[in-house]
Amino acid sequence: MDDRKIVEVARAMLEEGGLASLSMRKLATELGVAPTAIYWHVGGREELLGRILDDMTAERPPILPVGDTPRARIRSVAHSMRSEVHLTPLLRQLSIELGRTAELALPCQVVVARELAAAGLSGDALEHAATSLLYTVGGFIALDVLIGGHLRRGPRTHELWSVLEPEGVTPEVADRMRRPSDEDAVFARTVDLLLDALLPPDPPG
Amino acid sequence: MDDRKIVEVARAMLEEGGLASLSMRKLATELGVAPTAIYWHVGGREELLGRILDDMTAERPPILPVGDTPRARIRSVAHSMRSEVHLTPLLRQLSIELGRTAELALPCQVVVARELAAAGLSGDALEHAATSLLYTVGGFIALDVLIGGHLRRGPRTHELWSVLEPEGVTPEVADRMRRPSDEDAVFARTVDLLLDALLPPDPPG
DNA sequence: ACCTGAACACCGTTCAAGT
DNA sequence: ACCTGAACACCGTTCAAGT
Repeated sequence: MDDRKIVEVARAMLEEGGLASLSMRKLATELGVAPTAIYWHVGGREELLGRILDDMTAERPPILPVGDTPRARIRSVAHSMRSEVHLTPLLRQLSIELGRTAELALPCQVVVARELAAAGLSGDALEHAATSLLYTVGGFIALDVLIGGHLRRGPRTHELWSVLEPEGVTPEVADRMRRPSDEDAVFARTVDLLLDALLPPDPPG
Repeated sequence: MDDRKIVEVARAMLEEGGLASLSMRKLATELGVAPTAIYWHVGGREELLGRILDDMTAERPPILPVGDTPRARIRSVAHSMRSEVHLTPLLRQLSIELGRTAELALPCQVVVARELAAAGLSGDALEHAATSLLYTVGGFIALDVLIGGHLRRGPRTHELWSVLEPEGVTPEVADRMRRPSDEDAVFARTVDLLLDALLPPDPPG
Protein backbone atom coordinates (compact mmCIF):
# COMPACT_ATOMS: atom_id res chain seq x y z
CA MET A 1 0.00 0.00 0.00
CA ASP A 2 2.15 2.85 -1.22
CA ASP A 3 1.17 6.43 -1.96
CA ARG A 4 1.02 6.01 -5.72
CA LYS A 5 -1.46 3.18 -5.49
CA ILE A 6 -3.82 5.26 -3.37
CA VAL A 7 -3.64 8.25 -5.70
CA GLU A 8 -4.18 6.05 -8.75
CA VAL A 9 -7.23 4.30 -7.37
CA ALA A 10 -8.68 7.61 -6.21
CA ARG A 11 -8.14 9.03 -9.67
CA ALA A 12 -9.82 6.05 -11.30
CA MET A 13 -12.84 6.60 -9.09
CA LEU A 14 -12.93 10.27 -10.09
CA GLU A 15 -12.63 9.50 -13.80
CA GLU A 16 -15.60 7.21 -13.51
CA GLY A 17 -18.02 9.10 -11.35
CA GLY A 18 -16.84 12.69 -10.90
CA LEU A 19 -15.92 14.57 -7.77
CA ALA A 20 -19.02 13.55 -5.83
CA SER A 21 -18.21 9.86 -6.22
CA LEU A 22 -14.98 10.04 -4.27
CA SER A 23 -15.09 9.93 -0.51
CA MET A 24 -12.29 9.00 1.82
CA ARG A 25 -14.40 6.17 3.17
CA LYS A 26 -15.37 4.74 -0.22
CA LEU A 27 -11.77 4.95 -1.33
CA ALA A 28 -10.67 3.09 1.80
CA THR A 29 -13.20 0.34 1.14
CA GLU A 30 -12.04 0.14 -2.47
CA LEU A 31 -8.48 -0.27 -1.22
CA GLY A 32 -9.49 -2.79 1.43
CA VAL A 33 -8.11 -0.66 4.21
CA ALA A 34 -9.30 1.53 7.07
CA PRO A 35 -10.05 5.18 6.16
CA THR A 36 -7.37 6.33 8.53
CA ALA A 37 -4.63 4.56 6.58
CA ILE A 38 -5.11 7.07 3.75
CA TYR A 39 -4.45 9.91 6.16
CA TRP A 40 -1.17 8.39 7.15
CA HIS A 41 0.01 8.06 3.53
CA VAL A 42 -1.27 11.07 1.64
CA GLY A 43 -3.05 13.22 4.18
CA GLY A 44 -6.61 14.54 3.91
CA ARG A 45 -8.96 14.89 0.99
CA GLU A 46 -7.43 18.21 -0.10
CA GLU A 47 -3.94 16.75 -0.36
CA LEU A 48 -5.27 13.71 -2.18
CA LEU A 49 -7.02 15.81 -4.83
CA GLY A 50 -3.91 17.95 -5.12
CA ARG A 51 -1.76 14.93 -5.87
CA ILE A 52 -4.17 13.78 -8.56
CA LEU A 53 -4.11 17.24 -10.14
CA ASP A 54 -0.32 17.22 -10.00
CA ASP A 55 -0.27 13.95 -11.94
CA MET A 56 -2.71 15.24 -14.54
CA THR A 57 -0.76 18.46 -14.95
CA ALA A 58 2.43 16.52 -15.58
CA GLU A 59 0.66 14.51 -18.30
CA ARG A 60 -0.63 17.54 -20.19
CA PRO A 61 0.53 17.66 -23.77
CA PRO A 62 2.72 20.64 -24.64
CA ILE A 63 1.01 23.45 -26.50
CA LEU A 64 2.09 23.32 -30.11
CA PRO A 65 1.10 26.43 -32.03
CA VAL A 66 0.69 25.55 -35.68
CA GLY A 67 0.58 27.91 -38.64
CA ASP A 68 2.79 30.16 -40.67
CA THR A 69 1.74 33.48 -39.19
CA PRO A 70 1.43 34.70 -35.59
CA ARG A 71 -2.27 35.08 -36.24
CA ALA A 72 -2.67 31.46 -37.29
CA ARG A 73 -0.58 30.27 -34.37
CA ILE A 74 -2.59 32.25 -31.82
CA ARG A 75 -5.77 30.94 -33.41
CA SER A 76 -4.55 27.38 -33.09
CA VAL A 77 -3.56 27.87 -29.46
CA ALA A 78 -6.99 29.24 -28.61
CA HIS A 79 -8.68 26.27 -30.21
CA SER A 80 -6.38 23.66 -28.76
CA MET A 81 -6.74 25.08 -25.28
CA ARG A 82 -10.49 24.93 -25.50
CA SER A 83 -10.53 21.43 -26.88
CA GLU A 84 -8.06 20.19 -24.29
CA VAL A 85 -10.19 21.43 -21.43
CA HIS A 86 -13.19 20.03 -23.22
CA LEU A 87 -11.61 16.59 -23.43
CA THR A 88 -10.46 16.39 -19.83
CA PRO A 89 -13.40 17.33 -17.61
CA LEU A 90 -11.63 16.01 -14.53
CA LEU A 91 -8.68 18.34 -15.04
CA ARG A 92 -10.87 21.42 -15.11
CA GLN A 93 -13.07 20.21 -12.27
CA LEU A 94 -10.09 19.62 -10.02
CA SER A 95 -8.34 22.86 -10.90
CA ILE A 96 -11.51 24.78 -10.10
CA GLU A 97 -12.14 22.87 -6.88
CA LEU A 98 -8.59 23.49 -5.70
CA GLY A 99 -8.33 27.06 -6.97
CA ARG A 100 -5.52 26.19 -9.37
CA THR A 101 -7.01 27.39 -12.64
CA ALA A 102 -4.19 29.85 -13.18
CA GLU A 103 -1.76 26.97 -13.52
CA LEU A 104 -3.90 25.56 -16.30
CA ALA A 105 -3.99 28.81 -18.20
CA LEU A 106 -0.36 29.86 -17.90
CA PRO A 107 1.27 27.84 -20.70
CA CYS A 108 -1.34 29.18 -23.10
CA GLN A 109 -0.69 32.73 -21.92
CA VAL A 110 3.01 32.38 -22.54
CA VAL A 111 2.48 31.29 -26.12
CA VAL A 112 -0.05 34.01 -26.83
CA ALA A 113 2.22 36.69 -25.37
CA ARG A 114 5.15 35.45 -27.43
CA GLU A 115 3.15 35.32 -30.66
CA LEU A 116 1.65 38.76 -30.14
CA ALA A 117 5.17 40.13 -29.80
CA ALA A 118 6.15 38.24 -32.95
CA ALA A 119 3.22 39.90 -34.70
CA GLY A 120 4.79 43.25 -33.96
CA LEU A 121 2.84 44.34 -30.93
CA SER A 122 4.35 45.87 -27.81
CA GLY A 123 3.42 48.03 -24.83
CA ASP A 124 -0.23 48.83 -24.27
CA ALA A 125 -1.28 47.34 -27.59
CA LEU A 126 0.24 44.01 -26.65
CA GLU A 127 -1.24 44.06 -23.18
CA HIS A 128 -4.69 44.96 -24.48
CA ALA A 129 -4.60 42.28 -27.15
CA ALA A 130 -3.37 39.63 -24.75
CA THR A 131 -5.95 40.36 -22.07
CA SER A 132 -8.89 40.63 -24.47
CA LEU A 133 -7.97 37.38 -26.17
CA LEU A 134 -7.16 35.43 -23.04
CA TYR A 135 -10.19 36.60 -21.07
CA THR A 136 -12.46 35.82 -23.98
CA VAL A 137 -11.03 32.35 -24.54
CA GLY A 138 -11.04 31.73 -20.80
CA GLY A 139 -14.60 32.97 -20.65
CA PHE A 140 -15.81 30.51 -23.27
CA ILE A 141 -14.12 27.74 -21.35
CA ALA A 142 -15.65 28.91 -18.07
CA LEU A 143 -19.06 28.93 -19.72
CA ASP A 144 -18.52 25.36 -20.84
CA VAL A 145 -17.79 24.43 -17.26
CA LEU A 146 -20.84 26.18 -15.87
CA ILE A 147 -23.44 25.06 -18.37
CA GLY A 148 -21.98 21.87 -19.78
CA GLY A 149 -19.85 20.59 -16.94
CA HIS A 150 -20.41 18.05 -14.26
CA LEU A 151 -22.61 20.52 -12.49
CA ARG A 152 -26.35 20.16 -12.88
CA ARG A 153 -27.57 21.09 -16.32
CA GLY A 154 -30.87 22.89 -16.53
CA PRO A 155 -32.69 24.29 -19.53
CA ARG A 156 -30.73 26.35 -22.07
CA THR A 157 -31.67 29.86 -23.10
CA HIS A 158 -32.87 28.85 -26.54
CA GLU A 159 -35.38 26.53 -24.89
CA LEU A 160 -36.65 29.36 -22.70
CA TRP A 161 -37.29 31.46 -25.81
CA SER A 162 -39.91 28.88 -26.71
CA VAL A 163 -41.57 28.90 -23.32
CA LEU A 164 -42.19 32.58 -22.74
CA GLU A 165 -43.10 34.91 -25.58
CA PRO A 166 -40.62 37.79 -25.27
CA GLU A 167 -41.90 41.32 -25.75
CA GLY A 168 -40.74 43.76 -28.37
CA VAL A 169 -39.13 41.14 -30.55
CA THR A 170 -40.30 40.29 -34.04
CA PRO A 171 -41.27 36.67 -34.76
CA GLU A 172 -38.34 36.23 -37.15
CA VAL A 173 -35.86 37.29 -34.49
CA ALA A 174 -37.50 35.09 -31.88
CA ASP A 175 -37.30 32.15 -34.28
CA ARG A 176 -33.58 32.72 -34.65
CA MET A 177 -33.05 32.76 -30.92
CA ARG A 178 -35.05 29.58 -30.48
CA ARG A 179 -32.46 27.66 -32.47
CA PRO A 180 -29.70 26.05 -30.40
CA SER A 181 -26.40 27.68 -31.26
CA ASP A 182 -23.31 25.81 -32.34
CA GLU A 183 -20.88 26.72 -29.58
CA ASP A 184 -17.82 25.68 -31.53
CA ALA A 185 -18.80 27.91 -34.41
CA VAL A 186 -19.54 30.84 -32.11
CA PHE A 187 -16.17 30.40 -30.47
CA ALA A 188 -14.36 30.25 -33.80
CA ARG A 189 -16.12 33.34 -35.13
CA THR A 190 -15.52 35.34 -31.98
CA VAL A 191 -11.82 34.52 -31.83
CA ASP A 192 -11.43 35.45 -35.49
CA LEU A 193 -13.21 38.74 -34.93
CA LEU A 194 -10.87 39.61 -32.08
CA LEU A 195 -7.79 38.61 -34.03
CA ASP A 196 -8.89 40.80 -36.93
CA ALA A 197 -9.40 43.72 -34.61
CA LEU A 198 -6.28 43.28 -32.51
CA LEU A 199 -3.53 42.16 -34.86
CA PRO A 200 -1.86 44.21 -37.55
CA PRO A 201 -2.68 42.86 -41.02
CA ASP A 202 -0.49 39.96 -42.10
CA PRO A 203 2.56 41.05 -44.05
CA PRO A 204 2.51 39.76 -47.61
CA GLY A 205 4.68 36.66 -47.94
CA MET B 1 -43.89 28.77 11.54
CA ASP B 2 -44.99 29.38 7.97
CA ASP B 3 -43.15 28.68 4.74
CA ARG B 4 -42.08 32.26 4.15
CA LYS B 5 -40.37 32.51 7.50
CA ILE B 6 -38.32 29.41 6.81
CA VAL B 7 -37.26 30.61 3.36
CA GLU B 8 -36.37 34.03 4.72
CA VAL B 9 -34.22 32.74 7.53
CA ALA B 10 -32.51 30.29 5.19
CA ARG B 11 -31.78 33.12 2.78
CA ALA B 12 -30.37 35.28 5.55
CA MET B 13 -28.01 32.47 6.47
CA LEU B 14 -26.92 32.17 2.83
CA GLU B 15 -26.36 35.91 2.47
CA GLU B 16 -24.10 35.81 5.47
CA GLY B 17 -22.01 32.73 4.96
CA GLY B 18 -22.54 31.37 1.45
CA LEU B 19 -23.87 28.04 0.31
CA ALA B 20 -21.69 25.98 2.62
CA SER B 21 -23.05 27.70 5.70
CA LEU B 22 -26.61 26.49 5.19
CA SER B 23 -27.53 23.02 6.34
CA MET B 24 -31.00 21.71 7.07
CA ARG B 25 -29.97 21.00 10.63
CA LYS B 26 -28.39 24.40 11.28
CA LEU B 27 -31.45 26.07 9.80
CA ALA B 28 -33.69 24.01 12.08
CA THR B 29 -31.67 25.04 15.12
CA GLU B 30 -31.83 28.67 14.02
CA LEU B 31 -35.60 28.33 13.77
CA GLY B 32 -35.87 26.53 17.10
CA VAL B 33 -37.48 23.53 15.50
CA ALA B 34 -36.71 19.93 14.59
CA PRO B 35 -35.03 19.42 11.18
CA THR B 36 -37.98 17.37 10.03
CA ALA B 37 -40.38 20.29 10.38
CA ILE B 38 -38.67 21.98 7.43
CA TYR B 39 -39.37 18.95 5.28
CA TRP B 40 -43.05 19.17 6.07
CA HIS B 41 -43.21 22.85 5.08
CA VAL B 42 -40.90 23.37 2.10
CA GLY B 43 -39.49 19.94 1.30
CA GLY B 44 -35.82 19.08 0.98
CA ARG B 45 -32.74 21.20 0.49
CA GLU B 46 -33.22 21.42 -3.27
CA GLU B 47 -36.74 22.81 -2.96
CA LEU B 48 -35.61 25.23 -0.28
CA LEU B 49 -32.83 26.66 -2.45
CA GLY B 50 -35.24 26.81 -5.37
CA ARG B 51 -37.67 28.93 -3.38
CA ILE B 52 -34.89 31.32 -2.37
CA LEU B 53 -33.82 31.64 -6.00
CA ASP B 54 -37.45 32.28 -7.00
CA ASP B 55 -37.61 35.14 -4.51
CA MET B 56 -34.36 36.65 -5.73
CA THR B 57 -35.43 36.36 -9.36
CA ALA B 58 -38.65 38.20 -8.61
CA GLU B 59 -36.65 41.01 -7.00
CA ARG B 60 -34.32 41.52 -9.97
CA PRO B 61 -34.41 45.03 -11.35
CA PRO B 62 -35.64 45.28 -14.93
CA ILE B 63 -32.98 45.75 -17.57
CA LEU B 64 -33.03 49.35 -18.72
CA PRO B 65 -30.95 49.90 -21.82
CA VAL B 66 -29.74 53.47 -21.88
CA GLY B 67 -28.37 55.41 -24.81
CA ASP B 68 -29.43 57.00 -28.06
CA THR B 69 -28.18 54.33 -30.44
CA PRO B 70 -28.63 50.54 -30.50
CA ARG B 71 -24.90 50.28 -30.03
CA ALA B 72 -24.97 52.37 -26.85
CA ARG B 73 -27.97 50.47 -25.54
CA ILE B 74 -26.37 47.06 -26.12
CA ARG B 75 -23.22 48.33 -24.48
CA SER B 76 -25.16 49.45 -21.44
CA VAL B 77 -26.98 46.13 -21.19
CA ALA B 78 -23.71 44.21 -21.29
CA HIS B 79 -22.27 46.35 -18.52
CA SER B 80 -25.36 46.32 -16.34
CA MET B 81 -25.67 42.56 -16.60
CA ARG B 82 -22.09 42.08 -15.51
CA SER B 83 -22.39 44.49 -12.64
CA GLU B 84 -25.68 42.99 -11.48
CA VAL B 85 -24.20 39.52 -11.27
CA HIS B 86 -21.16 41.06 -9.64
CA LEU B 87 -23.28 42.67 -6.95
CA THR B 88 -25.38 39.64 -6.11
CA PRO B 89 -23.03 36.71 -5.60
CA LEU B 90 -25.79 34.65 -4.03
CA LEU B 91 -27.97 34.92 -7.12
CA ARG B 92 -25.27 33.55 -9.38
CA GLN B 93 -24.22 30.90 -6.88
CA LEU B 94 -27.75 29.58 -6.55
CA SER B 95 -28.52 29.68 -10.25
CA ILE B 96 -25.36 27.69 -10.95
CA GLU B 97 -26.01 25.23 -8.14
CA LEU B 98 -29.56 24.62 -9.35
CA GLY B 99 -28.76 24.67 -13.07
CA ARG B 100 -30.91 27.70 -13.69
CA THR B 101 -28.39 30.07 -15.26
CA ALA B 102 -30.41 30.31 -18.47
CA GLU B 103 -33.19 32.05 -16.55
CA LEU B 104 -30.70 34.66 -15.42
CA ALA B 105 -29.44 35.32 -18.92
CA LEU B 106 -32.73 35.42 -20.81
CA PRO B 107 -33.89 39.00 -20.12
CA CYS B 108 -30.53 40.25 -21.30
CA GLN B 109 -30.75 38.12 -24.44
CA VAL B 110 -34.14 39.55 -25.28
CA VAL B 111 -32.89 43.11 -25.10
CA VAL B 112 -29.77 42.36 -27.12
CA ALA B 113 -31.76 40.59 -29.83
CA ARG B 114 -34.21 43.49 -30.02
CA GLU B 115 -31.48 46.11 -30.23
CA LEU B 116 -29.54 44.22 -32.86
CA ALA B 117 -32.67 44.14 -34.99
CA ALA B 118 -33.10 47.87 -34.36
CA ALA B 119 -29.54 48.35 -35.55
CA GLY B 120 -30.54 46.90 -38.88
CA LEU B 121 -29.31 43.34 -38.54
CA SER B 122 -31.29 40.27 -39.53
CA GLY B 123 -30.80 36.64 -40.47
CA ASP B 124 -27.36 35.12 -40.05
CA ALA B 125 -25.75 38.47 -39.29
CA LEU B 126 -28.11 38.99 -36.36
CA GLU B 127 -27.64 35.47 -35.08
CA HIS B 128 -23.87 35.70 -35.32
CA ALA B 129 -23.75 39.05 -33.60
CA ALA B 130 -26.09 37.95 -30.83
CA THR B 131 -24.24 34.73 -30.09
CA SER B 132 -20.77 36.27 -30.18
CA LEU B 133 -21.82 39.09 -27.89
CA LEU B 134 -23.83 36.99 -25.45
CA TYR B 135 -21.30 34.21 -25.18
CA THR B 136 -18.51 36.70 -24.62
CA VAL B 137 -20.38 38.65 -21.96
CA GLY B 138 -21.53 35.38 -20.39
CA GLY B 139 -17.97 34.13 -20.52
CA PHE B 140 -16.60 37.13 -18.63
CA ILE B 141 -19.26 36.60 -15.99
CA ALA B 142 -18.49 32.89 -15.79
CA LEU B 143 -14.83 33.73 -15.33
CA ASP B 144 -15.73 36.05 -12.47
CA VAL B 145 -17.57 33.18 -10.86
CA LEU B 146 -14.72 30.73 -11.26
CA ILE B 147 -11.82 32.91 -10.18
CA GLY B 148 -13.47 35.55 -8.02
CA GLY B 149 -16.49 33.78 -6.65
CA HIS B 150 -17.18 32.00 -3.44
CA LEU B 151 -15.10 29.11 -4.66
CA ARG B 152 -11.56 28.85 -3.41
CA ARG B 153 -9.28 31.46 -4.87
CA GLY B 154 -5.75 30.40 -5.68
CA PRO B 155 -2.95 32.36 -7.30
CA ARG B 156 -3.71 34.42 -10.40
CA THR B 157 -1.84 34.04 -13.65
CA HIS B 158 0.04 37.30 -13.34
CA GLU B 159 1.48 36.05 -10.05
CA LEU B 160 2.66 32.87 -11.73
CA TRP B 161 4.51 34.90 -14.34
CA SER B 162 6.71 36.08 -11.49
CA VAL B 163 7.36 32.59 -10.16
CA LEU B 164 8.53 30.74 -13.22
CA GLU B 165 10.60 32.42 -15.88
CA PRO B 166 8.79 31.68 -19.13
CA GLU B 167 10.80 30.70 -22.17
CA GLY B 168 10.88 32.53 -25.46
CA VAL B 169 9.46 35.74 -24.05
CA THR B 170 11.35 39.01 -23.90
CA PRO B 171 11.75 40.69 -20.50
CA GLU B 172 9.54 43.61 -21.52
CA VAL B 173 6.68 41.29 -22.46
CA ALA B 174 7.09 39.28 -19.27
CA ASP B 175 6.97 42.50 -17.26
CA ARG B 176 3.69 43.41 -18.91
CA MET B 177 2.17 40.03 -18.07
CA ARG B 178 3.31 40.30 -14.47
CA ARG B 179 1.04 43.27 -13.94
CA PRO B 180 -2.45 42.45 -12.64
CA SER B 181 -4.99 43.35 -15.28
CA ASP B 182 -7.98 45.58 -14.68
CA GLU B 183 -10.84 43.20 -15.45
CA ASP B 184 -13.41 45.94 -15.84
CA ALA B 185 -11.25 47.68 -18.42
CA VAL B 186 -10.60 44.45 -20.30
CA PHE B 187 -14.31 43.74 -20.37
CA ALA B 188 -15.14 47.22 -21.63
CA ARG B 189 -12.50 47.09 -24.35
CA THR B 190 -13.54 43.64 -25.53
CA VAL B 191 -17.22 44.51 -25.71
CA ASP B 192 -16.41 47.65 -27.68
CA LEU B 193 -14.23 45.69 -30.08
CA LEU B 194 -17.03 43.24 -30.74
CA LEU B 195 -19.60 45.99 -31.20
CA ASP B 196 -17.34 47.73 -33.70
CA ALA B 197 -16.92 44.53 -35.63
CA LEU B 198 -20.51 43.34 -35.50
CA LEU B 199 -22.67 46.43 -35.85
CA PRO B 200 -23.12 48.57 -38.93
CA PRO B 201 -21.70 52.06 -38.42
CA ASP B 202 -24.06 54.43 -36.63
CA PRO B 203 -26.21 56.44 -39.01
CA PRO B 204 -25.50 60.18 -38.82
CA GLY B 205 -28.14 61.94 -36.75
C1' DA C 1 6.81 2.53 10.21
C1' DC C 2 2.32 1.34 9.30
C1' DC C 3 -2.39 0.33 10.28
C1' DT C 4 -6.88 -0.28 13.11
C1' DG C 5 -10.84 0.98 16.17
C1' DA C 6 -13.26 4.05 18.41
C1' DA C 7 -14.81 8.37 18.63
C1' DC C 8 -16.19 13.31 17.39
C1' DA C 9 -18.80 16.36 14.97
C1' DC C 10 -21.16 16.72 11.33
C1' DC C 11 -24.58 15.80 6.88
C1' DG C 12 -29.70 14.91 4.22
C1' DT C 13 -33.73 12.32 4.53
C1' DT C 14 -37.59 9.11 5.94
C1' DC C 15 -41.20 7.72 8.70
C1' DA C 16 -43.84 6.17 12.52
C1' DA C 17 -45.61 8.31 16.39
C1' DG C 18 -47.59 11.96 18.92
C1' DT C 19 -50.94 16.20 19.65
C1' DA D 1 -52.51 19.91 10.19
C1' DC D 2 -48.28 20.24 12.23
C1' DC D 3 -44.31 18.72 14.69
C1' DT D 4 -41.01 15.44 17.29
C1' DG D 5 -37.85 11.42 18.01
C1' DA D 6 -35.57 7.87 16.45
C1' DA D 7 -33.31 5.93 12.93
C1' DC D 8 -30.69 5.17 8.43
C1' DA D 9 -26.98 5.91 5.64
C1' DC D 10 -23.68 8.70 4.95
C1' DC D 11 -19.46 12.43 5.52
C1' DG D 12 -14.07 14.16 6.98
C1' DT D 13 -10.88 13.91 10.55
C1' DT D 14 -8.26 12.91 14.96
C1' DC D 15 -5.87 10.11 17.97
C1' DA D 16 -4.72 6.58 21.15
C1' DA D 17 -3.69 1.96 20.70
C1' DG D 18 -1.81 -1.96 18.56
C1' DT D 19 2.01 -4.67 15.77
